[in-house]
Amino acid sequence: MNEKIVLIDGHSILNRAFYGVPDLTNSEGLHTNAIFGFLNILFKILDEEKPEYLTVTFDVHAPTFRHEMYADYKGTRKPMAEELRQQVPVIKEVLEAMQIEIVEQAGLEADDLLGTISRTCEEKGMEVSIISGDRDTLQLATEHVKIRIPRTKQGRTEVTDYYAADVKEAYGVTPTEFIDVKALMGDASDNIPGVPGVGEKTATKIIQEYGSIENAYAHAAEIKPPRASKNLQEYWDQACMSKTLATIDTRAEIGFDLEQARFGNPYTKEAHDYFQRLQFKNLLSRFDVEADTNAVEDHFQEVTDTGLLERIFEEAKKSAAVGIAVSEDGGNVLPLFAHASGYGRIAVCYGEEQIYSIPCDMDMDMGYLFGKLCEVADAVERFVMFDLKKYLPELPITRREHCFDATVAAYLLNPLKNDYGYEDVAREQLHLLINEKADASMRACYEAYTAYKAAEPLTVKLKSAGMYDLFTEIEMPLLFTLYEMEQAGVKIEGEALKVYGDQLGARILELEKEIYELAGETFNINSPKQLGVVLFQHMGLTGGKKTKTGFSTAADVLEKLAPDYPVVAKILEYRQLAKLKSTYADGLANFIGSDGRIHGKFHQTITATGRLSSTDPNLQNIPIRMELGRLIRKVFVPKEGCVFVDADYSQIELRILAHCSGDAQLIQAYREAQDIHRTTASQVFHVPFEEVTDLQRRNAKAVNFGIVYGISSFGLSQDLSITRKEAAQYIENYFDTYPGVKQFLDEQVAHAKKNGYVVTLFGRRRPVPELKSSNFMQRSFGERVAMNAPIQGTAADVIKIAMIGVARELKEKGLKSKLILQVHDELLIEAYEEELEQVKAILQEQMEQAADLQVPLIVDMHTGKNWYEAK
DNA sequence: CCTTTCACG
DNA sequence: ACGTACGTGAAAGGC
Repeated sequence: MNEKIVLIDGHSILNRAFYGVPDLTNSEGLHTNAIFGFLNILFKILDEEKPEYLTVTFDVHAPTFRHEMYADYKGTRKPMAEELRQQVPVIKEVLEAMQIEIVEQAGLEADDLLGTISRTCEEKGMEVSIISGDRDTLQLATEHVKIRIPRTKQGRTEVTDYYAADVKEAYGVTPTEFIDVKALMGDASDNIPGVPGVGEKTATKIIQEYGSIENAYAHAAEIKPPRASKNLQEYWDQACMSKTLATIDTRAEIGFDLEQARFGNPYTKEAHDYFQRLQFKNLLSRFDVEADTNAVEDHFQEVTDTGLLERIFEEAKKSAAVGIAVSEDGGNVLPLFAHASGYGRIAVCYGEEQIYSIPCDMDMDMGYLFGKLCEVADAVERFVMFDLKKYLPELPITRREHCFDATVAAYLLNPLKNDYGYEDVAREQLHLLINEKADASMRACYEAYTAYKAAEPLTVKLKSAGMYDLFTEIEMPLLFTLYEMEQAGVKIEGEALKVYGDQLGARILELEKEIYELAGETFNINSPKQLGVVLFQHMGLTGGKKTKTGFSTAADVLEKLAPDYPVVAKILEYRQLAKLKSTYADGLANFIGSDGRIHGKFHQTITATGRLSSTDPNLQNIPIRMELGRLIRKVFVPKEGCVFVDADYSQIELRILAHCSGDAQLIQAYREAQDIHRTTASQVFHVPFEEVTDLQRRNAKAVNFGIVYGISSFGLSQDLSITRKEAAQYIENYFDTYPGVKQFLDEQVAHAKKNGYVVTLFGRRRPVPELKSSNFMQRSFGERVAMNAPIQGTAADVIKIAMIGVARELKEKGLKSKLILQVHDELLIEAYEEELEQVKAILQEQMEQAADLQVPLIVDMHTGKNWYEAK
């Protein structure tokens, strides 16, 4: 294997990282997101490539960035954002600390440095990888020079690789011809004029045909679009100049010493210090060197003495606040003492110097320790834990109002994160970095300490964000309601589910045979890749669409083909049945517990908008739209002596929109209990109410949905299979009809742009960082999010309030009936037959009174002996 | 581990 | 010109 060098286009990658990674700041207030993103890409590349040599190039004194992402308008150059500018010298220092060679040379652009180094190395017989966000570098690709372009997609970094052949495949031209294409089309962000009237399409076509601008010029007379032909001749000088500008210099005079670039050990003490200062916790784990210890560790104490333990619990009870952690790792505890729960240790903290880790043993088993914790919980003012719901089975706490779940609090403060572990909270609220080397005992202490210590700053921040009431009055009480729902579970007719699955299986086998017959070959129908090849290559079907990796075989594509090709119709049916069997019939069966019930989990800290989510299994996406799928609901049954009562809000999101926007028309329509879609159709299509056709009503319904999603003409046109123009007209008519709605939606976007977040009726915040993006697509997404989140989020708030109310009323009235499921706008209760009327009254009352809106909240309710009947 | 597809509100 | 509707989770295939 040849030796390998990795060349990194420093500014370009830093730039990508800056816009791809959400804003990060260390405790000194230094922005670190670009550095963090850069290092992540660097490590990813290093892990993949394991090169012998590594060099990072920078432009010297780059006054501006010229990357296309910066050029909002043609020909303009934005100065570098201050938040980015301040990170440039830091990344250089970090790289230096990591003993990584940096090359910069006055008067030379990074491209020329990359080009020259890569040419030099290739000529020495080396393999070269160039990491750049700038597609201009594609011209450098050869058989031995690979251009790697990272894209940051939803926090993940993906790298696309281009050897010369890949450039040809992606752009239809060779890397060398790529220069000529650019010379013709120009590049506004690089101040390359190109030839007027020649865009990417035309330029590529010309170069594909003639290979170079020179040859094209020689055959100018025969060039296809007359405009291009004329302009190429008229602007020939400009084209030549453009080509010079577009050509990366691979023979620049630079002082490059390969040995200087040899890649050694980047994990130096100096680098470690930088990473610590920048608070890159995850990256720190790459260092073997000893981390500095936090002073607080001096007060960590492992407790094995029963007498001391008693004193600790007594003191804890007298404290205002305690932080608790529960851990699975009990250290050396003999399996004999292990608790059925799987936990082996707790930690308790009730002061700066009172931090105790307690492994269970013979005298202090987990049952005993949990019992003591409960006493503490009921005695103190504030009982703080992370992920409290998880531990409630072992902690039957009675004074719930004293509980504080730091995970939930951290979620409210930023619902966009993926997790809310104590390490993150310690870093963000306490500026405390957890020692990577800490053992189970110390980690438990850290967690308990963080819980104890972070409750205050979390409270302060919740209050100043106007979310403290949301936290104490909705989220914390809901936590217990969700726990009770999980405990209750839902009964499943296991036998019936199996029969259903077997029937699906039989039909799937038939379809499989028929499909193979029609296709003339056997293949894995479940593989979109294989399916695409069979349909669109072997069978030669036309009308297929693209995805990144091949042919799209999504339902909407196949549905268009189904009328013409029997095999496609069969594939669609196969897909539907395979989904039902794998995900629902077989999938659900795996979750039936020994009590014959499924105890799915409800998650409170997942969604960006405040909705719940459901896993293990997901009980919020049980089929209903198609009859065959809907039949699954027959296996969801109430226990002996019970019936199901299912209640769902009628159009809760549109009603919330009516209330929040204050639109007079919409409010009136709901107060008069009008058919809202018909009313909308009548107004939008300018027809009398009575004459609205079914199609018009359907279309109006789509418009109403679109409004809630943050409408765009493109999205609506897609949904209704109409032109964008028509969709835009519908939207315009809609906004003419409901001007208050238009104003409200505009206000949400404006608020989000100004403040960085939007707010629900109950104060819940949804940050919208996408609005700051210089990328059009991301910004548009941000606008839709800003319009949707207050509505979806308020609906989530409302049903949460209703859930708490329903659970409370059931309990207060001494009823045995239980709330068992929530599906966003729907609640399901397993009701004892003798309690049925009371249950219905409670559901109706609590759901409809959950929020006091300018329009009525209407609840539709059904009962049945299974979920199918109750909907 | 990521992508595609598809189930729900 | 850009290429999407908002919010989720699970299964399967394939790198």
